[in-house]
Amino acid sequence: MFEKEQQIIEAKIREFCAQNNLPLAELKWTSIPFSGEWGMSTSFFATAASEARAGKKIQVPQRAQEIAEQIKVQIGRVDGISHIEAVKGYLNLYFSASEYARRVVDEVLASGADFGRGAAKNERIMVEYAQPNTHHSFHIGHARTTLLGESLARIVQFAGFDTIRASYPGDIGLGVITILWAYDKFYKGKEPQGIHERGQWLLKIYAEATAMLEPKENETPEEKARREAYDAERREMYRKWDAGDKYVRDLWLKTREWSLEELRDILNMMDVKIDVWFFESDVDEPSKAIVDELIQRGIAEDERPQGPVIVKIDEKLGPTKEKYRTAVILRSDGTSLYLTKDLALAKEKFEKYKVDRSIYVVDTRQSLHFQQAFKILELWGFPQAAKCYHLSYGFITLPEGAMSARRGRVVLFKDVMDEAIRRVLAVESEKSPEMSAAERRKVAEQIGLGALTYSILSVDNNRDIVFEMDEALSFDGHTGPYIQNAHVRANSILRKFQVESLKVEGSSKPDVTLNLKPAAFNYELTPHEIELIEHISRFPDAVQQAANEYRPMVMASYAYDLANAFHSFYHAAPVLQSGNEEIRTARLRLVAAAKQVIANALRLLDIQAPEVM
RNA sequence: GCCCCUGUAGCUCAACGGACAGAGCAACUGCCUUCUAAGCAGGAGGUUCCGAGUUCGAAUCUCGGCAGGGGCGCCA
Repeated sequence: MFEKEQQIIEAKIREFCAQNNLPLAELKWTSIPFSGEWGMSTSFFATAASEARAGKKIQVPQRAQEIAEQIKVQIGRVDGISHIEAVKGYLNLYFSASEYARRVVDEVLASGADFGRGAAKNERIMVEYAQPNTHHSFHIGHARTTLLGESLARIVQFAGFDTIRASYPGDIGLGVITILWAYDKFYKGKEPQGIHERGQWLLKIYAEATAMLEPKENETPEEKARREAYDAERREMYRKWDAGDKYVRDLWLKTREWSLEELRDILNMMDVKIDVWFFESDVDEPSKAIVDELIQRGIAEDERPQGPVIVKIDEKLGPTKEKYRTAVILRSDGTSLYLTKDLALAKEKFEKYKVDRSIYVVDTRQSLHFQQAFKILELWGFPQAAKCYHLSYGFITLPEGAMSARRGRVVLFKDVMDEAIRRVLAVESEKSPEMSAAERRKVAEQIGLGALTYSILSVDNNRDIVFEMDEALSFDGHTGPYIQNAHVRANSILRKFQVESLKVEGSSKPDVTLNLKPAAFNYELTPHEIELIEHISRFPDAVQQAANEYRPMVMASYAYDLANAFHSFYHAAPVLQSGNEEIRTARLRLVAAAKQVIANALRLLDIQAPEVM
């Protein structure tokens, strides 16, 4: 926002160094740690260090300070910069307060929902996430991939990438067939009504069927025989599925649809709109042709019929360390594997969807799988392989241990949501008794989901999360509701102002910002105002950082800091009550700008910004 | 045996190689006849797992340990 001033100053610094024969290192600008004012800062340690390396006998920190002081003199006065100081080797340039405040606030209000949007990058990025297995119910672990992926998609899109959202449900495999078998044999036609009830019911069948098919200790010969008979039936069913048997396929499609209905309902709840659905079953056939190509090109080795088809990745890359190992890409019986299908899928992403960057939001246990996949793509000759990225996230466990669908030990997303809404409603009836039942319900969903979403997104990608209900659904402190509350409080001021101005002027403008008068911020700003404006101005950088690092957590931290600055401001600086008309006008604009940026940040986190709570 | 991730306040987590390592929770002290107290203000809390190295400067980079988690040719 102060590019012009920065350029002028950079030119003066270069001029000074040229005059004095100083080997100026690259100029890096950062913000000044909060000091009640704001500005930008650079340091001369690197420059002094290179002097030292050239043979001058100097103490680097002292010399850096000396250079900073001399440059300060050289720069003199610059428009828009109120004063300059040289401290501890740093050169700090302070912006003139009212000018800075006005620029920031005006820009936010002019850009609105687009404030912080990056310039188009002419690169297409596909984010693959929300890939639960079908025939199961959606649990809290699935929520992590979904929320991380959706937030990341929103961030990179807003940062300027052409973005495609993709989901890749695992709709086939022995686990799916197990459910199909048990349903067909024991439960056909007994399914409950209700999308979620039915989805959860499938999960129960899975747990039961798995127990039936697992060898038990001390099992009797009859039990063993029955178990083996069941297992044979299950495998026969898989064979029939593979052969395209109509009965099995119909049964599979019908039950798959039940899962997808549940999934769609949950995605809808999370405001997630997937652009492209890839099903594992769809890439099964094409993947086999790819294996032939890789064999022909000498990348893969065919050990059939004794062994599978493999790629000796480490060997292909040269005599390095044992890192990528050997990957199996086709079973000896010719059936495809997870990796086979991911290769086929990648090819489709590159060729059909023209994807430049491909992000996979999948848990960390699949790290080796993706490293192998990306290396094979590279060997295969896809330059896009370099921009494939496995966003590996730590998995969510329970205090009593890992979740296990097979054992039926899972925390279902729907159950957490129901509990969240119950808890918010309990708080709401106490805090906002005047709210209508319908509105209260809607707000409860926004706040409950906001709490859960924030608790997941505020943790960095690669960390594990131990899921505890009380923690995930906390409404105090470093939480989603804290940020939502800042938005509500800002809105509350603006709404009150609007009511006032409607009374006074008889205006009927629906958009409150249209009633705001311009403001010069030409008064002595308080530290709270300064800090709030400072945070607002950082939003575009936070967007770019979160996008470049593929880390929604960066945005989560930013949103909290911004809300925190707003709450402090709110408490310390009267707006409507301010006696001074100029200050009142300026602060109203600042509140409107803060509300806007909080909403923009929450949107990138896939969290709703309620008007009341 | 090999590969990846993690180790920071009592707990959960932050911190482009840069200024004094910061938040929340828990515990403690104040603040609601005021624009919403889901809030604000305050103090207290640290050998950044250990040891070397690189650097003017290391929680951050390199190497070596220790501890926890995950993974390693026909599961996904």
